[in-house]
Amino acid sequence: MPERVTIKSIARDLGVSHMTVSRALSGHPNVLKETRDAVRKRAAELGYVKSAAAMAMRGDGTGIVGLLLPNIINEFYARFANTLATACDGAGMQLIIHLTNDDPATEEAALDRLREVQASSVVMVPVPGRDGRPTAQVAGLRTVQLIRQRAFDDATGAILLDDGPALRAAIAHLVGRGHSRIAYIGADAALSSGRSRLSAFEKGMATAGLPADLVRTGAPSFDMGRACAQDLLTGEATALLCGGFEISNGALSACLEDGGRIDFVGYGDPSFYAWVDGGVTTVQVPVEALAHHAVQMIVEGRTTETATFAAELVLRR
Amino acid sequence: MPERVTIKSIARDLGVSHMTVSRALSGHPNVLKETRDAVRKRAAELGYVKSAAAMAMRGDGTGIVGLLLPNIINEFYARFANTLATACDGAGMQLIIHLTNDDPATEEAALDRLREVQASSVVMVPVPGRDGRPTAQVAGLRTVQLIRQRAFDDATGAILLDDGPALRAAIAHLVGRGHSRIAYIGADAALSSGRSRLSAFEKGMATAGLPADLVRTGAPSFDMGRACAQDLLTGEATALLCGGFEISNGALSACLEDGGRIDFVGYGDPSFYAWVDGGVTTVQVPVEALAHHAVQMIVEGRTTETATFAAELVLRR
DNA sequence: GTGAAAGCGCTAACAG
DNA sequence: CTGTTAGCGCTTTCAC
Repeated sequence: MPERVTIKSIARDLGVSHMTVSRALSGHPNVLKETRDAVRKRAAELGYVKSAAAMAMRGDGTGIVGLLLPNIINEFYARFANTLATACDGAGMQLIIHLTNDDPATEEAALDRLREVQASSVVMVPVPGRDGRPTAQVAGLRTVQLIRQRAFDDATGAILLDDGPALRAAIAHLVGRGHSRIAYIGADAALSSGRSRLSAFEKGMATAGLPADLVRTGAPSFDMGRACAQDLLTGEATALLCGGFEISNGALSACLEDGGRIDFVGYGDPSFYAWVDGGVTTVQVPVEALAHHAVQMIVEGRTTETATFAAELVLRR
Repeated sequence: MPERVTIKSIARDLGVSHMTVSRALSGHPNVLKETRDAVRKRAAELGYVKSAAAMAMRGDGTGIVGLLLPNIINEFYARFANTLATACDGAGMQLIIHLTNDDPATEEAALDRLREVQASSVVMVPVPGRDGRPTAQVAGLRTVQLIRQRAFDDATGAILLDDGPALRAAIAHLVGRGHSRIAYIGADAALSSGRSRLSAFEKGMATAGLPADLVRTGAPSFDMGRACAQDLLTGEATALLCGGFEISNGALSACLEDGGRIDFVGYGDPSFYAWVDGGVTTVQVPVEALAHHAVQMIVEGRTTETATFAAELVLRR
């Protein structure tokens, strides 16, 4: 295999010292213009790229951003990653993606790998059920928590959702359409987001003078949402509100197969919600805004702040 | 900030040489069990992780896999990335994702960045229109081309689709349903995949004794598919066949808004195709199989082979 | 304007 | 069983 092209190999090739090459390439003033041009020309010919490893070892930062997501198939996560990746490219950074599948051990391993490569920052959707665990693995990693927030993890930044108003608006919408038996499927209390959304649902129902008794919670996933919806469809519920991205897709699949007989309000807004069944009413989350804010926090080093974005009910059909 | 934990700092802390620490941590036999345990204990307490930069500089390989995709929102790409990321984690590698948006300059920049970090391998969906360009940027990068293949780039591996039979089956299916005015939207000739799919369409139509005159090609994108479909919907076409993932989604959105009056066969099989409009007939691609094969090629170093996977027509509704 | 030395973290190759 | 040296590619510091 052809020897790696380094400043030294270029220097040898040109009969100068490797320092001259270094200076020429980094635009240092103290280099004869002739020399500089010759060096640059040769470097381009040889396809020289500076070793990121060497730079990292010198402590110059890696420009690597880590992204930990449960998965990347759900369109919310995909859109977030898409925007983040594009913005990172624009800012001269690279994105390493790890999928946690909401599994604690996987998350821990991923964080370790990111520490190995000295990632400058990490954006992560924390997995459920690790509240209170000392964030040993996070030591030395500037992290931003996305959507969910771990308790007792206040040294890290967070980008959260204010979806209470939208969820309550969803209930008001369903009540306005004559429903009184409104069901809810959401994440369980292991997740900060699960707790707050459930509480919003309960408040909304109380305001409407309705009982919040048709509730299903658990670890949020497509299958969980689908199973709970199938279960609810056999009962007395006439409307269904979802409190999670994956749950919403799973529940919707069940409702569509059921023939759309139940009034459905989803969570998140994958593009096909606009086309399906004449349009699905849903709690829309400003994904791109979240992602852009994440990039800002990263490049400006403000990774200890907490930002909150409002979700919005989108009526369709 | 707290000093970085290195084998040297641990060595100082324990009053031994850094080599003893190195050996203890890497399980070298020649270390007193006592010493080894003490070192490992201290390293764990301190949260030591070995510097990937140092390893890379020694030439031990980075375990970094690059993935270049047009975007990651389209479910085909998302599923591919999801499977690849999971498999990489399992194989102790990390995935760096770059989105090219099908733009040549972006692709070139991404490849340079991956060379900087000395990525062990790169899986890429080549951007259109760079045939024949010397692959200077690819020098020293073991790459696998996905779905599309660049001409004159035969030193790299490839994972391709054999979708001709499925496309011809789609035509037979539509003909069987009484259609004679069948339209096609696909990528233009700047893409190997565009050329082969169009040719499959033409062959299929010829076999059926029908003219292949309702054809639209161009740079494949959601908007392109949507615009072409809207255009075709105003004409005499009674059925529409798509030859691209993004195109298919765009065209489908137009057809759904049109009320589903045209017979539609999509390309790729995002999960919602099963729910929409009673189920969308489509050319299904074995994404997971492609991704697993990519991982195999990478870990086994067989990055110059070409593999082909068959697409399959899935009838729905 | 150019060069030589040192050091970032790690391990292979030699001493002991 | 343990320690010392050298070198991976790069820039900063100090000569010349």
